[in-house]
Amino acid sequence: MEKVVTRFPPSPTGHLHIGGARTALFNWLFARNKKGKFILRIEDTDIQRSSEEMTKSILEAMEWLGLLWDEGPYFQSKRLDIYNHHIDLLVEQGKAYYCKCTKEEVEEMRKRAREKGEKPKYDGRCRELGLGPGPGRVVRFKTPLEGETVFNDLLKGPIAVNNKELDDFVLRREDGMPTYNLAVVVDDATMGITHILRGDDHINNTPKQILLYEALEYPIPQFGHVPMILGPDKKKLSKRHGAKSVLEYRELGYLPEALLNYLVRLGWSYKDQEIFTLDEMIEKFSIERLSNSACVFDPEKLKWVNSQHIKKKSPKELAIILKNYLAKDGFTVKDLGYLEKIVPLLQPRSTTMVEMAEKARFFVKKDQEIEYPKELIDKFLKPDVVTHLKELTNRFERLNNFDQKTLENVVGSYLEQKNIKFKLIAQPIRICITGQTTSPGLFETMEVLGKDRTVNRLKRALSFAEK
RNA sequence: GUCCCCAUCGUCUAGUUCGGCCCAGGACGCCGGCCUCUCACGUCGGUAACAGGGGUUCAAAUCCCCUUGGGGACGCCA
Repeated sequence: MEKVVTRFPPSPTGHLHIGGARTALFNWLFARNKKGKFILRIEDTDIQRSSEEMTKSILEAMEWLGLLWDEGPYFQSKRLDIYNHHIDLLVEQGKAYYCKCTKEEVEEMRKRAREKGEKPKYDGRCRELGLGPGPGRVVRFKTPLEGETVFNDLLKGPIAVNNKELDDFVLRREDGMPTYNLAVVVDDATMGITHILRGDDHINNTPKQILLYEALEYPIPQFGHVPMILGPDKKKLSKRHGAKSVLEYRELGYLPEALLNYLVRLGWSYKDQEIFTLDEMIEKFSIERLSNSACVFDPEKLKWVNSQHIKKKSPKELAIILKNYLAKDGFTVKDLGYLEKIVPLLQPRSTTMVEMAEKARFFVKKDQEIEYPKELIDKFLKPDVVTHLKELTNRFERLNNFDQKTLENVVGSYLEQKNIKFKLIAQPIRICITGQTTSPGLFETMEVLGKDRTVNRLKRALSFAEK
């Protein structure tokens, strides 16, 4: 069987956003699943709007996501000769022609067509004029006047479009640059793309492109049009909806595999499974299980998926990631081993890495940097409590083992001895060692902090209470 | 306006290929219980849908048609 070759062709006119990432993911997954090839191609024929900065941003996002390509990135702006060659060929063969109409004239045609209740189209007035090249002239494709163009969509089944619906679209612009439809076809054909998975807003382009494949006598690839992602108002997802770029999600503390997991489930399913590792996604992905209706992006579920992946990931890996997020907040931690001990306590409590970094602060702060708001001291460190905590601190100080079990025993026997409830001293201790009212379990927190920090912080907090 | 695509809980979806196992299952969210040193996690339970109308059939969420609704495309953007 023929080897599968897929591609992702972003245009560098903006950052890689959620929709694009999902399209890339589907193509990547399909290629990996079929042991095929995945190509990255930058569609920068619109020189006005394309920028190198966006190209860099897109590549960075792809790399961060782990959607690595086997070939490329190719740049359309570096392949102009190839496009021109194809366009000239079409003109020579009478399959395309030069058109002298101005943009204004074409606009007028469309306006009139619309007024007549027809589809706005170029009317083909230069079609048989036999014009040659010249300033201000474009090259248009001679779209068949009759018949229909049919293709079998991988998701939607047979789609037929009457050629009358199409007009003689532009292949080469006034400035000599090829248009999208020409460039994609030439690229996909010459790069040997076998399967094209893209948003279903491209369905209308497909017949035009098929006509070009036929005119150029290239084999036609398989097309699969995946439903679009909609905003909460069910309109096409856009910046207005707060549609964020992939890189923004990184800033917000999402794990790449979690983003990918959420995205793959948006329009694809595998029975009742919600959480997938990358390998599972590759193994289980199939075009047949893609859905064919548009879906709404749900940030709440993304959060949940992220929290699930945070729970799943090894503390060792998370420690490295956490270190970077802490650094962004100005906390430089050199001891990865310490972070690795902190992480397991924070995993069940963090939805994002940003959240984890926030919760990790009191662990990594120096003892003297812990702040104790007056209200907390007044509320929790009443004189009788202070007496208990002082005694407990003494007992802690004498310990050789500072593990959870030992601490539990020490505190347990103290409670029994004094006949008091744990509730009486739990929050006060927490305040002393963390400076806050919420934290992971007390004993595990103390163990991770270690004896020195725990005792120092207790003493320091108690000294504030006595003032 | 014209053409194209789509249609199961608020949202993501299973079920539709080969109609019966579905008075529709899972997940997010939300509500309540349990767990509990705080916050979470976890766990148990609840909430909520086959857009409407016609057919076909012994039997339809599943097949057909219509209506309605939603989305998309109509660029010398991609």
